[in-house]
Amino acid sequence: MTVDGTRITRAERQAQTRERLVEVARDLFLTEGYAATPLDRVAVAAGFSKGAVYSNFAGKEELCLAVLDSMHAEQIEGIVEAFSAHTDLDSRIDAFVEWARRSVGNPRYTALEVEFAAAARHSPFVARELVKRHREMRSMAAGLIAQIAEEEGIELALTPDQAATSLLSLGIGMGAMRSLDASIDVSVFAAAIRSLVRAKNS
Amino acid sequence: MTVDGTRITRAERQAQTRERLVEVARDLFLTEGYAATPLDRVAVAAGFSKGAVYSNFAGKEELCLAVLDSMHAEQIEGIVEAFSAHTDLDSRIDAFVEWARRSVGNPRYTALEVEFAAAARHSPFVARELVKRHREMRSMAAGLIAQIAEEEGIELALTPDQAATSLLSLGIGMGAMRSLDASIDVSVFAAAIRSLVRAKNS
DNA sequence: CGTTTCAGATACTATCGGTATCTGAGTGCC
DNA sequence: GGCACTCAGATACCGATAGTATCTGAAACG
Repeated sequence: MTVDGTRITRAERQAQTRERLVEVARDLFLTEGYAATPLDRVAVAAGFSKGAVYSNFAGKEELCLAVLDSMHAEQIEGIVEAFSAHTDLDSRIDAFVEWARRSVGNPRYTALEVEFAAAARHSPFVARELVKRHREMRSMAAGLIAQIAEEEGIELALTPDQAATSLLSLGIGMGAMRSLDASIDVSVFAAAIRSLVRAKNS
Repeated sequence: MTVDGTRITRAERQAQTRERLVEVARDLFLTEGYAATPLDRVAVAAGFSKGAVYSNFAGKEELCLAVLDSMHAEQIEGIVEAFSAHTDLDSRIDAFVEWARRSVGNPRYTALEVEFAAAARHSPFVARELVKRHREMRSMAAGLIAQIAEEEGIELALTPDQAATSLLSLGIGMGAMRSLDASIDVSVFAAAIRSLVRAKNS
């Protein structure tokens, strides 16, 4: 009865199940799309049945929220890393653009965010949750921009919050378009960023 | 048998049916959302049954494409109007921003575009159709920007095509975010436009 | 060791897009 | 002007899928 090396408690087992479901769901949602991936497929691919999903999440939407959270955590990590690795503005922008190209620039990321946002518009709870996350990311970005502007002694053409909103919008919009049409030039993102973040007295 | 005042041919009748379906679908898709509106509801609201939809459109996606086309036509009209009503750059930007606030700025417009794009990602035909439309709008916008830059004698910080891509992305991204969170500041759009369209030697 | 609890399985329901088939009013031919 | 034909639209059905209700067996506990 004691919990020895191989035995694990029910709580631990459930945590593992939950984690595995999020992992598999993330993979399937990113490759196949949110609506195009039946819940059963997620469950079976993870080695469970639908019941496992419903005893770990309120429904498909909550599962997807958990997936987004796991993605956001990685994204924030990546951004902070990109900025803290350099000190001068140009290198920082370069690092940011390079990071954006790899992660957010991957249309699948944005496509999932956007598809889910559209699908969840009618669920007040999920809408609130998404707005909460967007605001967090926006204020984080605004803080970063303000900090950098101060460090570099730049006077921005837009307020930090406006700049953050613009950057997020631009990223979302380009990602959405690129998820349909991969031929859209990514370098536009870099050019637009430089243009937006440029100092007033350029 | 002759076609008198009240009598109409089958072709005319069908054209009316089609038009009415698009009209009603547009209204419902914009207010309720694409996925959230069952085909039956569109048909019944228009005074028909599902059969009418399927004998006028290949399916729900084609119906929505027709809806988007009717919206795009109005949008292009509005843009051209906004620009041709003024001659100096500032008034033109003002008019454009004001138009954008009313039409594209309405989150429902963008929400439908984006939701449909996400939903239709798996249909190669629809994806192609959407890309075609996007490219048309982008090249139209780029042409307009180039023309204005030349008329005003401005040297742009971005190429016309880059500027057009940025503007579209920004509009789509902001619309998508605002469809969830109406508190997002619209004035950012105007500020970003001025910043993007600003001349190199500002 | 018997009882309780609960993670996950199974069986079922409702909804919706799409298909197959039918019907009846308009159309053309004699 | 009657008659066969066409085809817009109606009706009945199918399959997929999110969600619910119920069940089961093993872990937790006295």
